[in-house]
Amino acid sequence: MAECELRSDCPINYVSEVIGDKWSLVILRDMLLEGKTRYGEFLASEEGIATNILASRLRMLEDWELITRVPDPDYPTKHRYAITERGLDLVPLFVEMILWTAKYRPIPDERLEDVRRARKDKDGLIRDIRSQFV
Amino acid sequence: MAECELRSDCPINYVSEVIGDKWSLVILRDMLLEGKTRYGEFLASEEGIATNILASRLRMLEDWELITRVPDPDYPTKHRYAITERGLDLVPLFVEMILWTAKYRPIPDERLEDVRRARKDKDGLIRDIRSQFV
DNA sequence: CTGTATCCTTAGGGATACTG
DNA sequence: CAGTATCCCTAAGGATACAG
Repeated sequence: MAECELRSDCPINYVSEVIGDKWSLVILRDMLLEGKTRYGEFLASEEGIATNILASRLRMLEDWELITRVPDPDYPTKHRYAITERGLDLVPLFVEMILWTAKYRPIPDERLEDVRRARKDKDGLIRDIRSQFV
Repeated sequence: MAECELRSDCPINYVSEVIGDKWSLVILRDMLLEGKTRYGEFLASEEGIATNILASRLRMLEDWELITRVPDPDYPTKHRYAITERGLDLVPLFVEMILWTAKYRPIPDERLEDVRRARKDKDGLIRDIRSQFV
């Protein structure tokens, strides 16, 4: 794993170094919340990531063992990206992010149900999201 | 507030745009977890932020209304930085970050008690951290 | 469709000197 | 002490073309 030259041993700093950039979070969101698994799907996200950046970030996320490349069940010559256990453990973080934003900004319709659920039954929501990947 | 040209309305993307960089999280950690309030204190953190970057990030965090400049209680000509309510609402996120890291890496002694507490009584820990700033 | 490669511009950021 | 200002370099990243 990419464990090279961290700025410090602080756990917050660690998170910052692993997902503290302007694209990793968006890619992970696509996987965890949108169920995306393929390069083209990530590329199509409305934030508009460039192809070279996407490739670079996918490799970084793989290095950090948050995602992994798996053979494509449909096309034997191709592959897809899958979330790892380590990546799945970020779900509570994502839920808190959604709740934080929801407190201060209007939330798009696709996420409204998540917000409602998170407020009522946070652990249940986390479990449900996780369960989609087992 | 800095609400300019977001890449999308997605709540995850919003968090990414607000604190998704390599320094904001570290500065907020210094305030929330270390109780730092002054420029020189942030500058002294072991991650070694440069003076120009620190000044720039403090201004950004102010723009996002996560922190605010307040008159220094000790020296009337000077000031300090204080966390806002909006910033305080990030505490649950910080707790999840610590828990996530703790699952995969050794945690420095200063944070061990936080991890223990978070596992046992997450809401209590969040309340305790918040209560230091009222 | 899944990427690489290249070009080019801007932003990030380290080092250091300087100011009120 | 609390920043600004400057210099300079590297990394980030957008655009686009190309390849398997």
